[in-house]
Amino acid sequence: MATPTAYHRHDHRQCVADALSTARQLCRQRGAKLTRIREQVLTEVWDSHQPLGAYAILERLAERGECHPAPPTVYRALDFLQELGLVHRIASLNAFIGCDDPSHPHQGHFLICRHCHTTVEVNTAPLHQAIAQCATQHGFAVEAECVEVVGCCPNCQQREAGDEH
Amino acid sequence: MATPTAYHRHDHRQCVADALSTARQLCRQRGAKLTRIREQVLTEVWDSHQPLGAYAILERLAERGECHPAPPTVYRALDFLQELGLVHRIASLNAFIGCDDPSHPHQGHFLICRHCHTTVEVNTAPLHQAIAQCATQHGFAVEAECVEVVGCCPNCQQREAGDEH
DNA sequence: GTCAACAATGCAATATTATAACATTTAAAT
DNA sequence: ATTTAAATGTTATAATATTGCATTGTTGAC
Repeated sequence: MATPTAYHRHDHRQCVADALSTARQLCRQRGAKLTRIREQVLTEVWDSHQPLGAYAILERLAERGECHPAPPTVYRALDFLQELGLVHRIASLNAFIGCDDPSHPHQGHFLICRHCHTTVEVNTAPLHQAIAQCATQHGFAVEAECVEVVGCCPNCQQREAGDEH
Repeated sequence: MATPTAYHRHDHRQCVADALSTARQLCRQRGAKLTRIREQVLTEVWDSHQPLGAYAILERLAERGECHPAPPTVYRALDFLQELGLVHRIASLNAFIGCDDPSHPHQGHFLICRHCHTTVEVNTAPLHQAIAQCATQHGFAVEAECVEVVGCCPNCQQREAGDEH
């Protein structure tokens, strides 16, 4: 029984709306302020549903005409959202993506499609355990995990298979 | 029985020399040319024994006075070395580090100390398996793995423990 | 050996990503 | 209302990486 992911068709507007609603709730709980610009940045991130660079966010905001922020404004909003776990930064892409489940702070592990850039956050216990075990063996105290697996998503595999004939 | 790693004292000159000799051999095998600049870049990377940014490499080369390369020269050398598996790029640091074992091409997994920046390449089967399993579950075909664990190395943990009194 | 072809490097300019420093505005608390 | 702290605006710049083209060096065919 598969859980729906970014690979599946879904009502994306609803998906963005849900993310925003979750974010508002989380900010209320934590006494953090989800200001206009922060909300707008989070919206762009979710709207793309793909890793989005800071300058891409900036451009999209400008295109919507609602604000014309300078880079520091966007980066500050992203910092805020990251601290709350609402977005993750993907180091290998210099990009940001919304987090499905910000309820408990965590580092995301990602499957990134080289072709369509669709990126899925996974959080499997065996992976955590394997990292923990490896760290322990080296006497290393883990503070943050960055796991970014690049490859080909199911949809693109199918597309490629279809192309060969 | 612990394998010696970057955490342990070792004869670093020998360590660099070994890396160079391995590189020469690998290039001979593959019919690739380890030119002067490529060898110099590889030497700097190994000499630091820590992740080193492209511009840091550039500066060090200039300091030695043997050449004053522009950025593209360094990046091209790094590209070459990466393709042969002689160095790995660490995305979360925008930096490069020598590979212990370039004999078979692979992606490194790293334990990166936040304090002293000592970085150890690990390559444990369970970690690979966990990633493979997770990818399979999502129908995702893995092409490259980027695993960068940030934390505190044994030496720095000891140092910190000593500081508390 | 000479020449053609290709690989590697030099070099200048510029793109992309990210931050520093300081001014201004907004919101909150007293 | 006034003070304070937080957030944002603004300008400049740092840090990382690439493009495009000229030049040099190496290799192999003849």
